[in-house]
This record gives sequence, structure tokens and C-alpha cells, in this order.
Amino acid sequence: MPHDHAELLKHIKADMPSDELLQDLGDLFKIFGDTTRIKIMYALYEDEMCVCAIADLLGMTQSAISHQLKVLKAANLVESRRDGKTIYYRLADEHVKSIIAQGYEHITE
Amino acid sequence: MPHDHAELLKHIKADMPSDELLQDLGDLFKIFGDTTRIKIMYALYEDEMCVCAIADLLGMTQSAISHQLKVLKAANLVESRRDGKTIYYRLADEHVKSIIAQGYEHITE
DNA sequence: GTATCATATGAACGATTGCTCATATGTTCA
DNA sequence: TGAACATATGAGCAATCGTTCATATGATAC
Repeated sequence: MPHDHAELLKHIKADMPSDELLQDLGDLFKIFGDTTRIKIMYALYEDEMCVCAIADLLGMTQSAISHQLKVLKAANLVESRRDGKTIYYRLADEHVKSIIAQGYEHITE
Repeated sequence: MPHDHAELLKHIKADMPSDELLQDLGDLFKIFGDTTRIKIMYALYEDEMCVCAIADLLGMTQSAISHQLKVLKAANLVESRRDGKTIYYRLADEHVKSIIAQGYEHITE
């Protein structure tokens, strides 16, 4: 007979956040899980930047960057403002920086 | 003529971590970017747990959990110890908790 | 109006990913 | 040794993802 952990699981289950929240959490980290998006966020670390400057910096297509910025914006990780033809992107809040910083620490320790 | 940002990029490029580190950072977050793995890490938040208990808790196959634990272990996010037939897994360090906590904050604010 | 620059977007394609299934490894107990 | 339990692993498949390409939208200047 396989061993039983009904009692243990009852307690842990009670402490777990809802499936929906855990799903959202996974979706958030999925966005950090791509080198291009990480580079974009690092590029915006100090100051806002326009799309074509980011594309130049990363040596990538304007289209590719634009697609990724859309993903980042949908997750409220970046914000944008328009100035004439140009659109400037910036990090949305401090969480972005601290999440990256924590990951950085884990890797470089 | 498209506008020029050579001067700006020179400064930002100097401040960016190496491509290799940014790749590693993306790879790390990719691991957090899956609901199953997030659930596993949450399950281990308070205490160690054996593979079959985790499988029971998440209502998933032992095989599926085992595969994911391998991924988590390869990234130094969990550690394990054997006790007889059973293998207990636990979180490897505090970074795991703080990364999750930062993500949680971003979502629930 | 037209031309040009800056950005956004939709479709398509190749690559990666997470699960399932079958099976292998490792441990305990009789 | 053999049977039962706990875990690990390899192959295969469906689904997801990131890029490219072509094209659309939007703004400015003439």
C-alpha cells in the first residue's frame, strides 16, 4: 500500500494561494523568461528609450522589439509616452527592478 | 534619414551586463514561468516534501512532477535528501522565496 | 495632398516546452 | 531471491513561443 499524506496535504493546501493567482504568477515570470525581454528591461533600467534605439542596441528588428514591448506593456511592466513620431518606453515600477535584482543575485552568488 | 542614437547607446551598452549573464538570467526566470513549477515551489515554501506527496497535492502524475523537480534541481532552486525509498525535496535558498514574493507583490498590488 | 519616418500588427514557420506513456533504477522487506 | 513501493528517465506528441516578413497605422514636413 502506498504511503498516505492526506493529513499533511490538508494543511499545505490551506496555505496555498488560489490556482488563478498561481497561474498569474507563472505568467508574470514567463515574461521575464526571455533574453530579449530581459535586455529590453535592462536597457530601460536608467532611463526611457524609443523603440528604434532599443532595436539598435540589441541588434534586432524594429518589429521584433515592438512585439516584445507589447507583451511587456500588457503585463504592466513598461509604460510609454508619445512625442511626435517617436514613442518612448520606460519601466512601469520598482518591482521590475527588484525582481531582476533578485534573479541576478541568485545567479552571481 | 532615420534619427541617430549612437551617443546614447554607447553609454547604455557600457552599463549592460554581458550577453551571457543576461541569457542566464532569462533561463532562471523561465523556470519560474510555469504554473506547475510555481506550485511545487509554493508547496515547499514551509517544509520539505516527498515526490508522491507533491504529485497528490497538485493532482498530477509522479512522472510529471519528477521531470519538473529535475529542472528545478538543475537550476539550484531545490535540493533533495533520500530517506529509504523516499526522496524529500526542499527549497535551496531564500532567493526562491524572495523572487516569488516580489512577483506576488507586483500582481496583487 | 504626398513622402518619409516611427511604430504596430497579423500570419506563418521553426524551435522549444511540458505532459504522457512505458520502462528503468534504487530501496526495503520477506 | 522476488515482490512492492518510490523515484527517475527517454521518446514522442501537442501546444506555446519568438522571430521574420509584409503591410498597416500614425505623425510630421513639404
